[in-house]
Amino acid sequence: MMAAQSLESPLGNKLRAFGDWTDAELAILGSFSARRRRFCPHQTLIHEHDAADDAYLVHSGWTYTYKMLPDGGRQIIGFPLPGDIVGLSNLALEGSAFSFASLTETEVSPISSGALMRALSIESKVARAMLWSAARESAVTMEHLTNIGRRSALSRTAHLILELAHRLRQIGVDTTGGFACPLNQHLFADALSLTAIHLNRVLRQLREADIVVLRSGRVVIHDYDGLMELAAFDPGYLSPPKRRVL
Amino acid sequence: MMAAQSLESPLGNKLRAFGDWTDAELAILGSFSARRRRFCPHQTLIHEHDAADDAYLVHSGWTYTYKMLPDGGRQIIGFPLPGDIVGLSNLALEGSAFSFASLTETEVSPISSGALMRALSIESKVARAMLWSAARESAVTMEHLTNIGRRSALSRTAHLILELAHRLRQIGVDTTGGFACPLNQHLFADALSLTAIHLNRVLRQLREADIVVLRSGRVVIHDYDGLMELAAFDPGYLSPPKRRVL
DNA sequence: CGGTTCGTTGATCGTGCTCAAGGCTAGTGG
DNA sequence: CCACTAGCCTTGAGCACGATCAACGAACCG
Repeated sequence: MMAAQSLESPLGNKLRAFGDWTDAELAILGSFSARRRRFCPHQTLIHEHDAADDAYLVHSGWTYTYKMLPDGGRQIIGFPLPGDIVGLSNLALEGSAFSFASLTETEVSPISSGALMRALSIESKVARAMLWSAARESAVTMEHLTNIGRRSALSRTAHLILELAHRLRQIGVDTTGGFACPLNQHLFADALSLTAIHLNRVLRQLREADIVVLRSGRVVIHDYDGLMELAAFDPGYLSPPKRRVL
Repeated sequence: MMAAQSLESPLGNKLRAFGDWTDAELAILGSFSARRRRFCPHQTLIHEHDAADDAYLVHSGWTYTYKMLPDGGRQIIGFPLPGDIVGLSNLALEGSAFSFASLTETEVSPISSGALMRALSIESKVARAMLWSAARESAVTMEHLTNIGRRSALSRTAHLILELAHRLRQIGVDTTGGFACPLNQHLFADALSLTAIHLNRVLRQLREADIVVLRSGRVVIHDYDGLMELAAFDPGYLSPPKRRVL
C-alpha cells in the first residue's frame, strides 16, 4: 500500500522511468514521506546562510528558491514543484547557498542527512568529501546566476576575479597581489555574459581606479578591499565546512 | 607515500579541512588519481549532450565549462581549477548538461561511475534516483544561467514557461493548453532577471502574438510550437535517463 | 468604504550592444 | 632587417533593450 502510494505520488511519476521498483526500494522511498509538514503561503523554510539540517521533498504546492543581494535585489534560482527535493546539496554545506520559501500552501517532508545517508547506505569520509565537492560546485553556479542576473557589469567582473583568487588560494596558490590567469577577454566576457568590447571598458575602469589590472596573462590586484566592496563578495560559499555536516 | 601525495595535491589542500584522514581513506582518494591523461590547450573533454561516462579530477591547468546556444552565443558556466572534480552530476545523466574544455595544457584523471560508486560504497536504485534528482537540479540551474546570460527577455520568458510546463507534465499534471500557475509578475521577473515592468511588456508581446497568455493564476498556451521556437527549447535536460547510468 | 496588492501604461534615461576601425605584440618567412 | 599575418586588445559613434520614475486601473478584502 505504501508502495502503491509511492509510485502514484509526484516523485513516483518522476522516478517511474528508472524501471521496476522492488517493495524494499519502495519502502525506502516511502520512508522519505513519513513525516509531513504543512506550510502557509510565503513561509521561509530555509534561510540563506543558515545551517540546513534537512532537505525537503515537496508533496504539494508551489515553492521557490532565491538569493538576496545586499542592495535588496532578489534572484530566484528556481521553482521547486511537487516531487522535487530541495536542498540536498545543503546537507553537505555549512550554510545554505539559497533561501527556500513557499508560494502557495505547501506540504513537504523533511529529509535529515541521517535519513539520506541511511537510504544511500553510505557513511564514509570520502563520500562526504565528494558530496561536498558537488554541493560547492552547485553553490558556485548559483552565485554566478545571481551575479549575472542582478549585478552590474563592473560589480560582477570584480566578483569573478575574487572568486578565482579565493579558489586558487584554497588549493595553495599564493594570490597576494595577484595571480597568473590565462583567460583572455573573450573568455571572461562569455563567463560574465558581456561582450568582449564592453568587458574591455569595464577593465579599463578597474584599471583607472587603481583597483585591479589584467594584462598578459596576469591579474594584479592593487586594492583588494576596494574590489571586495565593489563585488559585495562573501567567500563563505567556497569554504569547506568547519563543523561536521552530513 | 601515496597518502602524503594525496594531501599535498590541490584536492588534498581543499579537503584538509575535513580533518584527519586515515591511510585507508587516503588510499581511496589516491585511487582517483591512478590513471592520468594530458590534454593540449583548447581540447574538448566533454561535449554537451554526449554521454559522459567519466567525471574528471583536474590536476593541473585551467579549464572551463560552457553551453552553446543555437545562435552561436556561448555561456561559460565556470572555470574548474586543479583540485576540482568536473561532471560528477553527468554520471547520473544521460547526456552532459555542458561542454568541458581545456584552456591551457591540462592534466586530469578520469573517474568512472563505477569507481565513484565503489568509493562511495553505494549501489542502490534509491541512491541512483537521488543522485539523478540532484544532477537534474544542477542542470536546471545551468540552463537558467545561460537563459539569463545569453537570451533576450522575450526568449527567456518563453523558456521559463516551457520549463514549468514540462516539469509539471512529468509529475502528472495535464498541461495541454496551459496550466495553473500561482506566480505573480514580480516573481517571474526575479526569476528572469527582469523588472516586473518590463516583464509586463514582454507578456503583452506574447499575448498580442497569440502565443501565450498569463492571467489570474493561469498560463494559457495558444501556440505551443511558436513558443518552442521562440525559446529554442530542448527538454532533454529535464528527462530521466532512458538507459542505465551510474 | 479605504486599503492593499497586482497589473498596466507612458515618458525618459542609461547600461551595455553593434558596427567599424585601428593598435599592439609575437611569430613567420622573405 | 623588414613585410606580413594572426590574435588580442583598445577606442569611437550610435543605437536598442531594458531600467527607472510616475501614474492610474482593477480586483479583492477588511
